[in-house]
Amino acid sequence: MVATIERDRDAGKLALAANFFRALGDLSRLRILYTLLDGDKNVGELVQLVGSSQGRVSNHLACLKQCGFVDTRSYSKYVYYRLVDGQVRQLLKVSQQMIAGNAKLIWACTRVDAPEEAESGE
Amino acid sequence: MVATIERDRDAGKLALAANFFRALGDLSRLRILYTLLDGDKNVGELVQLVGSSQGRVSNHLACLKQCGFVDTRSYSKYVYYRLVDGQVRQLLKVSQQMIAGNAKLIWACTRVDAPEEAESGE
DNA sequence: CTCTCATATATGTTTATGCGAATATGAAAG
DNA sequence: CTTTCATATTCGCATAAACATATATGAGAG
Repeated sequence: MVATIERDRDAGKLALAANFFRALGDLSRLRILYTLLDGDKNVGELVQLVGSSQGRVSNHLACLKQCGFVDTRSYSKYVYYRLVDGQVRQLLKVSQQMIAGNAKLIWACTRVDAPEEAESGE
Repeated sequence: MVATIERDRDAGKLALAANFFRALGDLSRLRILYTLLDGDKNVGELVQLVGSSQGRVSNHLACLKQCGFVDTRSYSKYVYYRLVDGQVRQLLKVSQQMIAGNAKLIWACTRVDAPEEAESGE
């Protein structure tokens, strides 16, 4: 009952958090973020470094920008993307610790409903 | 940082991280985690508290358990789920700070490709 | 003004995944 | 052994989201 009240109150926050984590739950976007740890990059550079198409990278960048993970700066005809420092790095670091400790577990957690394909030798 | 080298080396880690965050990027699972902050709960209790079906909750719990967010303890014929302390709470806390600072942004970031349906009432 | 390069956006398709509903498993009780 | 209750698992479906491709926009250069 106690939790019931708080659950109701935090309903909005929880939905936000879900979106927030979902934005991080994509390999392409994670690649971009990690690449940007190295320093600012323009779209063309990112396209090369992460190995996705230009359109795709641009879309992911838009997502990351909207979510506040990165911001932009224009120089000549290039648009440079930059990591919004501090918290992003902190978050990635904390998560890396957990991930390191549960690597084999997380691999098996690709999706919720995974009836078939239990596992093989691999 | 020489991210280029590390990026290559961290290829596996990145995929792990993506799975990790994806597990958190779901409202139902987040509800479960937050409910468990209040203390251990068995499946039946969680079903009531989070308001999903038994099967669904069970599935999400399996996911969270595999990813190392929770573990289980059996008592009589009930199965109690418990938050794996420390890092989980820490992670949620860090993320909450970022979320609080970018709430309006994140709302717009529901998905990467969102051409249609700019917005309606809210 | 026109051309070009860098970036952004739109479209159609495919895959991933959350859900409801039905069913299976497993333990405790009678 | 059979029943019952708590939990786990499976199936089909609907939708979100990622991708490839094509195209539009916008700033500089000629």
